[in-house]
Amino acid sequence: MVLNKRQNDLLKIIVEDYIKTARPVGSKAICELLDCSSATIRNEMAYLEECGLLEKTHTSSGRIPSEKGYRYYVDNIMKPKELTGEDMLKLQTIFSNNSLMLNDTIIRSMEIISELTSYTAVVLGDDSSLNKVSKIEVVPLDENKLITIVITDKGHVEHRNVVMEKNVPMEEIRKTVELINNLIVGTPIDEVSSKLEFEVKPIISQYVKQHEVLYKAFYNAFNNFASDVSHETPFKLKGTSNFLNEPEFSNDADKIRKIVSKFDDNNIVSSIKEEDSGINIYIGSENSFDDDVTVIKTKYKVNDGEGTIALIGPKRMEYDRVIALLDYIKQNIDKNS
Amino acid sequence: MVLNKRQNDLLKIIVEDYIKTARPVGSKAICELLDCSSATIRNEMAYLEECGLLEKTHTSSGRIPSEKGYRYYVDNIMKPKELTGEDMLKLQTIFSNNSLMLNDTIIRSMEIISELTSYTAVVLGDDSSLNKVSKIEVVPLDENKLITIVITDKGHVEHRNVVMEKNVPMEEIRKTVELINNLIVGTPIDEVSSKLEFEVKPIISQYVKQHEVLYKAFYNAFNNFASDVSHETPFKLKGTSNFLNEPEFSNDADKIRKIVSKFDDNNIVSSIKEEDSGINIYIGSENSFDDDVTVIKTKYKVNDGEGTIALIGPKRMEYDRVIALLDYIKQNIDKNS
DNA sequence: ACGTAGCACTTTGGTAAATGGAGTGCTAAA
DNA sequence: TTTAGCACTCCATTTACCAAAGTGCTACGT
Repeated sequence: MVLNKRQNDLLKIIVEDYIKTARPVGSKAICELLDCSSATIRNEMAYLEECGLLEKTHTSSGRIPSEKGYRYYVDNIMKPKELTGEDMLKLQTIFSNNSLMLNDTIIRSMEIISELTSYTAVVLGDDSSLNKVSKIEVVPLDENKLITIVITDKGHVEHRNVVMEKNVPMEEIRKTVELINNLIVGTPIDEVSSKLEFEVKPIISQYVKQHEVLYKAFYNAFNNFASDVSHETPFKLKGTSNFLNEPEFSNDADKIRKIVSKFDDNNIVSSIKEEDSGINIYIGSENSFDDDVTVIKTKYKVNDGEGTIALIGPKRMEYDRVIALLDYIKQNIDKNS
Repeated sequence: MVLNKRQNDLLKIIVEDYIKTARPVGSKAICELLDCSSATIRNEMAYLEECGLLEKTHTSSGRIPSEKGYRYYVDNIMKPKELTGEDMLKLQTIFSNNSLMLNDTIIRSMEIISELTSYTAVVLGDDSSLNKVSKIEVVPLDENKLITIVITDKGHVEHRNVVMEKNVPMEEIRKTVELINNLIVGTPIDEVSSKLEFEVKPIISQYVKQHEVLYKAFYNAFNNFASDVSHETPFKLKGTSNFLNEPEFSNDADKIRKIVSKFDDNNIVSSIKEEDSGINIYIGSENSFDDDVTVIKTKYKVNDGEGTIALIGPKRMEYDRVIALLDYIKQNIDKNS
């Protein structure tokens, strides 16, 4: 499929106009821009429709871009936009605030982007289930309560409160922790609970008097690390509602419900999986979140792990601006890590 | 305002019917139930409307309860319902699962309630800014990265990754931590950063060589505890979308938007503040969340802190059932803590 | 004094018809 | 290859209309 210059220009005009107004674009409005008559435009439009790049909402309506049309626009027509001074300024104040941890900086800056664009921002933390245990700490709180803290090699920290059925002398606890530390360090976090069961349990029961109650306490604590999904891949959502102001949703209660439900589910995590390290754009059915939206996302790496940031918006997203914004954040993350 | 028996019965019937059907209740449907003619019912209805307990949606519609009507119903008419076997069974399986931490049990059981009722569940953790520091741990990750972990007297754990600009010998770090521990333990968490500035800084700079870089690292870490709202009062939301299926919202895109926006804001935390320890019901304008909803909430206390659980639903909430459900959870929390 | 039958009146909600406007496709001419 | 012109299509909005549901009020009976 090859487009000549005029067809290219026409597609650009239609996509950008539709992105701006959310209304089907008619031939008349375009004549002046391309310096020819509406009939000519109509002919070209018909051709673009034949190519699958445009669609009509009904037989005599103006044209709107098809999914393929957006894709063509993004791949071949659009040029990433320069960030406006205003946008940049807002983000700059976040990144230049040294008292924020990088992680918080990322979350905060995605919040800003969400406000700026009125799309929904998603920040997916790293998947700690692949991390390996690097240290276990135990802090006694009072007679029969402990806090167990697990630190992984990538700096991920998990903790659990443990209530023991009986009081156990500190010395016993210390010994147990030492044993566990020796055996568990280096184990991927999602294998810990089975390793506890089959390797640690036999040994503890040999060396420790109150092994029953202690083992149970630790087992419960660790068992949780694996099963608690929300801790495995922490994520932040911001701006769920901005979204709903987009005209294509604003009057359609069913669509709103459908999309809000999807945000409500924790499946976002799985539908926003990261891929290669560039900025990836998934338009409509290309993403596994919802056919009516575009997901644009990118991976980032920081000293202590990696993650994904994403924006979810309507298919008629301001692609050029969003790419510039994400790119800016990505660069700043790299610089700061 | 005093109601005779028939008026009382009538209000009960109207409220419960409206809760069930979401449709204005007409006089004819009631005659059989109260064994009198529709005209009589209409007279009584007019009286209840005069009292402010009922409303009409238009001049010739049936009646719906007013806010005051719901309030009267809840205070004077409704009897808390027995839990059905089915509801109880579902919750029982959560509470009898010993491998879950109590905290997770609470969250899980509120999720169940959300599914059962199709209202939105909120779990507010305890406000750790009032906790006092009970211990500070530091785990070195590699040459210039540390993890600082702060444990409070109520078992709350916070942690931050710290990147130091230069490498600092372990011995220096150890000494610093010891000093900080001595000075900070017992300090409320939201006062830590000022105490660091004015009491700890002078002392560190005396005893520790690389005090500049170390102080900065710790200061940044602690400064965050106070400023990061989401960590201060952690909360979980479940079932935002269930809500939207209620008939009074289902066709009103504006209302949906309005309420979803409120869930999106973190203001929920402030609008769901706990009060006394019973089960509190806030109907419509009585709550600070939204005039179109009822918020029903209760405080719970557990070994390592306290929190609030709440349900947000339409004003025509199944009050009797919801109260029974919350009460059941509350009792189980008390039993298990 | 209370209850009720009857009736006129109001509002809603749904369906049908009428109308204007925006936009297309096609044809024929430049 | 472009364009003017025209017939046609579909949408959106307005208007009209009707049945259903329900009310308030009046007048009558006990």
